[in-house]
Amino acid sequence: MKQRTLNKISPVKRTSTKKGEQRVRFSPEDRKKLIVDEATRYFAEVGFDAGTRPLAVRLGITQPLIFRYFPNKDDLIQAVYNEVFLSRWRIEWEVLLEDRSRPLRDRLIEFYTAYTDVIFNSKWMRIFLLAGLRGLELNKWYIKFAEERIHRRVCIEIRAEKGIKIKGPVTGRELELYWLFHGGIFYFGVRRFAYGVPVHLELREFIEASVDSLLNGMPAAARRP
Amino acid sequence: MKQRTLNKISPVKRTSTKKGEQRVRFSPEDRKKLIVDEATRYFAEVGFDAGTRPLAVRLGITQPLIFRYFPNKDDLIQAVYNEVFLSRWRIEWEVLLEDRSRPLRDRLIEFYTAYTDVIFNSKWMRIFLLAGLRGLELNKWYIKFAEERIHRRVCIEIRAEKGIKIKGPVTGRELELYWLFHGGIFYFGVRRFAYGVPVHLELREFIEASVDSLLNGMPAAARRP
DNA sequence: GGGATTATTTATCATTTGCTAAATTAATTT
DNA sequence: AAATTAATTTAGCAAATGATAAATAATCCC
Repeated sequence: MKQRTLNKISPVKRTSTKKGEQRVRFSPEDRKKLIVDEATRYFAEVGFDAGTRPLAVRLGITQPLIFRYFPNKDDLIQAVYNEVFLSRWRIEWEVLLEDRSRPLRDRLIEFYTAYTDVIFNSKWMRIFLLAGLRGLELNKWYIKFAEERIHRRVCIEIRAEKGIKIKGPVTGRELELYWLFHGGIFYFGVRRFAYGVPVHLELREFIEASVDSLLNGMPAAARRP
Repeated sequence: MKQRTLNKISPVKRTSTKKGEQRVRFSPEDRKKLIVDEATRYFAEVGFDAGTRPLAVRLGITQPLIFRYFPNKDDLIQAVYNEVFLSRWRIEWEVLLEDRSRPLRDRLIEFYTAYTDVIFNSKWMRIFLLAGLRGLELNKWYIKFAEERIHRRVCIEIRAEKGIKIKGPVTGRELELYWLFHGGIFYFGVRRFAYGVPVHLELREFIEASVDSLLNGMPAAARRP
């Protein structure tokens, strides 16, 4: 693969080539990447129903060029999903969460620091919420993914560290109590980055306090029938 | 105000009046209400960018009639917001939350049972999320409203019941720890009613377990610097 | 019952939408 | 330097959009 670097940055923002200006041409891979990147920002800001013409203006190209690289708008949106969601999950995180040589508190703080570093930005947050409202399977998939990779894992770690003697698979009660915590963390990001509402703690402080609250509160609540 | 009851239910769903069918006429108030009600359901399902023509079909009327009652589409959307958000808050809830003759646990369970009864349905949830993504001030307003009416109030009640000796106004740390809980409850509704993902507990059980988790976990976590 | 009122429809317009085909021109090859 | 390739633009279409004006017909009132 040639993978030419994006050295030729479009020198002038323009809709149409004006006389005397030299038109810049990119390789298909580069151009495709430029389009997806800008589309991600653009759709995150104004929603997927926004037109392709303003997007072309932001790219400094004409609108039909977009359809040269994406046969239709839905394909472009799909490319945006891939860009935002896929290949952001780190398998090391699963190892980290199960590393019993360290206190669970430390592990959780480190994990959520890294995890929120990926998803706590307006681009990710808004694309996620927009996708969910489009009735996409993607969000269902993502929620189930989190449940398998994070929630069940941590629930077992909590049992281990707190010496809870429930046997068998993780209960619905445990899962939902962990969701209460995880959803609470997530909603912090929604308020801050999707809605732009001021919050009252720095992220780091918030994560630490939340983890403490979880580890103090959940075990007893999980034990009851 | 005449407030005629909506006794004449449109007998036939149709786009245009067919020969031999008797056209049904409503009073302006009734028709307006019919339109807002259906628009709420419709927009909740497909988003605010959906066209007015399919809405008219669902109403069994022609599209221009919508614009007889709402000068433009934005006004219709505004009417939907009013229908969904305004006048759903019960002042009794604020009294309930402060009634120290009852255990805080009972009060919180009763409050969240009543509160979620209002907001845990796909109509409310999806309109709320859609509105937020449109950059509306409404969501910021709503979040601040919840903070004033619910969070600060409960934080003080927790201090009282748990004998926490922090003086002065509610701290950012306390507020955010309560947000962790409240946001977690809220996200339960998002998963269930906005995304339609299966959850692992009945609502009642979930609320009870969550309140227990909050009351066990938050006080200690709130005390640290 | 007949005329006045007005809820509703018919017909239509100006934009905007996603998308296509053909013309252009920058880059690559010979 | 000429010929070829292909990235990009120009021009435009068909459908859908929000909105308006005039025609129709159901209801109200005397």
